[in-house]
Amino acid sequence: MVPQVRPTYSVIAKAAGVSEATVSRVLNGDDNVHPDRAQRVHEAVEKLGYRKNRVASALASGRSGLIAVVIDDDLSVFSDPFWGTVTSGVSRILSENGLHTVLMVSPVGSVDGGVAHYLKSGEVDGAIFFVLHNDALIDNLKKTGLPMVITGTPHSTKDIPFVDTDNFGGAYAGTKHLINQGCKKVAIITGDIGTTAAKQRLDGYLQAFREAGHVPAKGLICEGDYSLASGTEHTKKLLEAHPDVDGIFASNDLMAAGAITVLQDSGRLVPDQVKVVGFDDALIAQTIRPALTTIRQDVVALGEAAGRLIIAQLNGEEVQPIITPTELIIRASA
Amino acid sequence: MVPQVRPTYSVIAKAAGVSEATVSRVLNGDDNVHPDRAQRVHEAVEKLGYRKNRVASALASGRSGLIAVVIDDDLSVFSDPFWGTVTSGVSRILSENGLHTVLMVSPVGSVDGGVAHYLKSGEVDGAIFFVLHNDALIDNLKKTGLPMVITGTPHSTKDIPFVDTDNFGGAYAGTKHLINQGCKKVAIITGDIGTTAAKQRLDGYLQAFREAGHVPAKGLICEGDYSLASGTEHTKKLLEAHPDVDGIFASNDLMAAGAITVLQDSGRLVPDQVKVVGFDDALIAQTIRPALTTIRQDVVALGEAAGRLIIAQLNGEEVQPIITPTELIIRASA
DNA sequence: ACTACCCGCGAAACCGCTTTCACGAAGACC
DNA sequence: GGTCTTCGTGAAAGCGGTTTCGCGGGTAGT
Repeated sequence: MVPQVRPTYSVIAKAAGVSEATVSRVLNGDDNVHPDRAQRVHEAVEKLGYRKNRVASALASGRSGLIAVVIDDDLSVFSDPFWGTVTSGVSRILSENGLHTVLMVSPVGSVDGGVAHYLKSGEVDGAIFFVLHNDALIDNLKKTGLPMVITGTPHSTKDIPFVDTDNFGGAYAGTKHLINQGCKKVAIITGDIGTTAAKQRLDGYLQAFREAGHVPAKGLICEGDYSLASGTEHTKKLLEAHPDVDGIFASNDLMAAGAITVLQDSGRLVPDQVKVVGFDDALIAQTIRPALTTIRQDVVALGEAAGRLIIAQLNGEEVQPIITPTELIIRASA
Repeated sequence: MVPQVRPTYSVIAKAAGVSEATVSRVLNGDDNVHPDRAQRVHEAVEKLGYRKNRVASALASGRSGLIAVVIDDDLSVFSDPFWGTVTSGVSRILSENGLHTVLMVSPVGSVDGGVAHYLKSGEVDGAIFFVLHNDALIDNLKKTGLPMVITGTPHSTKDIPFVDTDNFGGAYAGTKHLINQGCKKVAIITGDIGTTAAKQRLDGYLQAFREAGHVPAKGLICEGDYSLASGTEHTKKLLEAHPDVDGIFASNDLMAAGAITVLQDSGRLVPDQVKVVGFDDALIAQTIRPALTTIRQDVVALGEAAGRLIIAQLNGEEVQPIITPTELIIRASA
């Protein structure tokens, strides 16, 4: 049984016959210590089951070993499994590197709000932002030198490192697939066009669309907002304006699901008459009938990339944005 | 502009003309301080934009202000939106109380593993467990006096505070609804019967079933495992053994979705010939056709309850388990 | 052999806050 | 008026690490 009270440097030092300073050096990987003594310290640590008190360590060194994951929103966003999965990835990478994830789910508010203060307080060594409504905060924080990573391409790049899915490439591949399957008239239902992801997916669609020699017809581009309702609504309008549409690329699976139900309600067969491709490979892609052909994002990888980018910054490395690849998953709908 | 270096007690004390001890007392709500001096301290704090260094505070007081949320699993679990939502609730309550959420998504492993050590290290003031495969760990931690809360009813209650949804009541209400709608032969597809939630839901079903004067027929109780596949599979078997089944209570929405697709594939009309009730009110309940009648859990409330239970323990209060209510959401499937 | 470095190491200051302890003043009691 | 409490307060000792500083001895250069 390990003793109740945890040993401190003082007892380790005594047991190893060295000074506390030396214990600290050994435990922090300073190699200017004679191997024999280092060995003795390691043995003492092992034997006494010593574990460093991270709080004391944080106070003395100014490094807390904590990375904040900030979701600038109230509860709603985090109920999206997407972010939970990203967080898993972040958390795994961080803990592999001896860091811990502090979760902050709350509206970030002003530059002077609680979250902002917390981030500035030096209690965390870095911050990863998920959903961001507040560019001013980032600018402000950047001045403090806090390592940061943004998930999703920021509007104003401003050399803050970010990670993102290959939205353009994914949308391009999805649209291309529709065209390859023989679709002549392919529409897109975009996400909330205020987001960069939605824009990039639209761009990917347009690229494939033009490459195929199609002319962008008015009304084939429907501005949705990622919600199921917007999927159904825009599909209805689309069918009125272009009854002969034969392919729909939806910027997420939820809207694709909405599209499919409307198509079916209108008596059209999916995929025989109209083919549908989604984006995300969410659960619903597998449960809906017909199962949805979609663009899979590697969400865990996205989180891991964010974690790695923070760690690289902590190590003083120069970092570049990371774009994670997507994959076309062919199911029944296209 | 607030100065670069953050002020410390020493400067606040000087500015207010009191000792650091008094500053500490004021800032920690010790009322044995003359109001005038307290006032002066508050003014100095305000004027200098002082914010307490939580790390130093943690070291001196032994309270870190951190609560661990432990998910004893690798990445898969957290991709379930359920846990993300619970976490949101936890996080909100904690931050309202000046605490922060440290997320640990990893297999907890042995009593001697990394997570266990971390929890024992005193770096967190409490722990909330989500998915738990390791009872031994809890027992072991209990000895350390660490405040803990388990989400979901533990198998061996052992007076560890827990929070849970009213599984029994929900299942009872769902089954009762089927019976009230005229179903004569109601089957259940249970969740993974190794979980207490699945057992409780089964018990709720049985209670309603018996109250209606029905006799438990062999084969009406199908042991699923919460997966979509188990929903489809068991429904197929069920239809073979009991082609005249007219109601299915599924222990979650995913299995209910599976059941509905199988029923439809078999040519049966839902809800006209067979009625289906799910559990959770997950997203899929709204997107599937017919929309699913289900038992809604207040997931955020569950998280909040967990947070409150931790805080109560921190305050030295005696705590009782909290069971959050469920609600029958009537849609089209029953 | 003599000064000039470098290396390994311990003493001690320090990180910023909390808390114990003791002391003086003021109020209570007889 | 003298003794006993109570109350408000500051000095100072931690909390458990990290880091600077300087010392002694060995190596190198001449």
